[in-house]
Amino acid sequence: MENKKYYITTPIYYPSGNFHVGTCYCTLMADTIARYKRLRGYDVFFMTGTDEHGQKIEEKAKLANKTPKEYVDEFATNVKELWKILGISYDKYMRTTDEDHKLAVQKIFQKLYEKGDIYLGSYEGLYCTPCESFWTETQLVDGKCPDCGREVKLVKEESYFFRLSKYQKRLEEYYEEHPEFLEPISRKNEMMKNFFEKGLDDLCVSRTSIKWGIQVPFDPKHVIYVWLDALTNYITGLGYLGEDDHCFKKYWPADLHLVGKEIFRFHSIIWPAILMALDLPLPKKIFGHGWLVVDGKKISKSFGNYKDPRIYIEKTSVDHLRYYLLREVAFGQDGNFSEDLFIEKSNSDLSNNLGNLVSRVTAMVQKYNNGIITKSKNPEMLDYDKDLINSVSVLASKVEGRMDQLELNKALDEIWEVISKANKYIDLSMPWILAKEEKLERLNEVLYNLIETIRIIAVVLQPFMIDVPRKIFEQVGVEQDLQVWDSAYQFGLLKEGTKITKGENIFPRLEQGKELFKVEEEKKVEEKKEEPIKEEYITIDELEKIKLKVGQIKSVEKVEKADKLYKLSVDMGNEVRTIVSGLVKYYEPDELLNKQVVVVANLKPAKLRGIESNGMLLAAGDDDIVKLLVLDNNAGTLENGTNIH
RNA sequence: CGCGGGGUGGAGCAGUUGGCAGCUCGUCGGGCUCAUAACCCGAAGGUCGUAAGUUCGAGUCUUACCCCCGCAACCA
Repeated sequence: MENKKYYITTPIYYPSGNFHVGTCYCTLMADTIARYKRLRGYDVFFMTGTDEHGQKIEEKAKLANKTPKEYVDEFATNVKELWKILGISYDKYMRTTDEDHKLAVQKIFQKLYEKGDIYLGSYEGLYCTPCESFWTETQLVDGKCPDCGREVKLVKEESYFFRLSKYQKRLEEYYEEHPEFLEPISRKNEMMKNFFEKGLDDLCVSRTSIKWGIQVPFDPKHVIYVWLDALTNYITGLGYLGEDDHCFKKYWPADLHLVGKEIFRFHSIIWPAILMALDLPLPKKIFGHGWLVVDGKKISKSFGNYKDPRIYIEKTSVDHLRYYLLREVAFGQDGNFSEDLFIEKSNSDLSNNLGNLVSRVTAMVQKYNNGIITKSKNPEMLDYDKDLINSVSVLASKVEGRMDQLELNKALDEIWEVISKANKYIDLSMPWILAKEEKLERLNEVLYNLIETIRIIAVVLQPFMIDVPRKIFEQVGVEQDLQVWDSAYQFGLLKEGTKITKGENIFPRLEQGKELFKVEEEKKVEEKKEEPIKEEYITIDELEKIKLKVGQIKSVEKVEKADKLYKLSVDMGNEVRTIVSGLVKYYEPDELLNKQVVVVANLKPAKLRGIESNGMLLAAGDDDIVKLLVLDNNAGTLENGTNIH
């Protein structure tokens, strides 16, 4: 019994945006694995949470007129609610603003400092004072600030560093010796190529410019910067260096860190190095899963392919959403989410195949045998009987094989293969004929085989779905002891005399077409209106400072080596200015030519890709759609250079 | 030549170490009536992005090129 613990984590999410189906996927995957391990008898600890410090949160909170603490509290409450709806069975919800976490992080910092793995250095960078930004040499344009084009100074900001470089060799050796440590391999290769070949630099782990975070214990003007704060959650959440560390002793090292591919490198380089510095064992596996893209595009709030995942659950069920996400995303790869596909998959796999199977079988037992399961005294065991029974008997171990490889989608493939076989079996055995001809022995045999198949399907479905296995057990009258995982290994455990209760359809068919989710979309728009962004007022004098003028675009050319930039010459009446603008994605050159647009005339000139830009065009939009503000020339023509008030 | 992923029947995808090109959905034809207009059987449909090469044989290996998508850079 010893050594059967399993510690699994998701990343702690950063509360700077909303959660979407993609975010759900990672947590869902972890939840499914956790449920699976529990069913297999492991003592599971499943942790998820939120990463709640940093400058961005400070800004976000300010924008929402809240203190950072209020902001993250609200966010955490929201996330927990979502996880509840999704049936996420976490054992601990970790927050980096938890007191014990803060204390532990400070102790870790202290420990590493005393050990010499953290040292006070200076962040030497090229600093542009007006822009308050650091730049690397490669970012500079002609040796000057890429933002404003002014001289940059070599500035030293005091900062603590973690000796990451010291661990490069040990890390590389570790990867060599533990090929299963990083998965999938393709991501490992990508990472090695990108970072190790260039060599690791020491890591800046404190900032003096940030306030919202954990202070360096012996140097309060410094705040601990993300890495040591966020990554260490995996151990502080277990009580490492805390008052009660029995969980840490019991569960560390983690068996699996599940992370998105975008943060895979931090987890595969920085995190193991920190653990090495702390003389702690490394996690057994770090898995970088793929992303969920919506209709082939990355999920973005603004383009309408962002939706609150709750909508899908409201309109269908948790199990619909869980099934789709888990089945659609292939091992380590990106998956596609589209509403059409979601409905289609739900109807064909869930309603037609599984739901209907349960429905037709329970109906037959009801109709032909008053709802009582009877075992046949002299089973005939035809070829197709044997075939079905064999497939069902090995189903659990097949699913195990897939799960142990984290191939959740393939585990579901295995289950659905059996479901399909069961449907075929009905056509081959034709129970309605047996009933008509009163071959009751054979009829009982067939019905028993079907019910037992359904029982085992429900057992192995438990990690993936929340309500459906339970509903099936209820309908089929399966008792507790035949719901456990091990009971799926053996075909024929279901007792004679078990009473079937035909219930409602477990997966009603969904309406085809987008209408299903459309109502909610309109609601979304209303919701948006409800939260006006509170901005600080400016005075009329401040507004006066901005000089807006009419300008006409006279020429357009694309800037070399910059994907997004056009170099425009704009007629301002008394002068022609060069303005560089990132409009490539949104406008063809021809579309821009001769348009009269609104120009911010007194904007500080800036150098972009080496070209000086004098002014800025006003435009509305976001990442996906950008529209220039253009003069309405149907209402009469204005001179170039006209002031705008 | 910044890094990486991908281009396979109408759609979405599998294709392990090179050996007759598969799955799901859709379409068409048939069967069945226990069931949620469900289920079962069969058929049509692909020169596997392009070109060249290695090989007895390439979706699978090599090279060049084209296109899409992320990241990075860049959006005053």
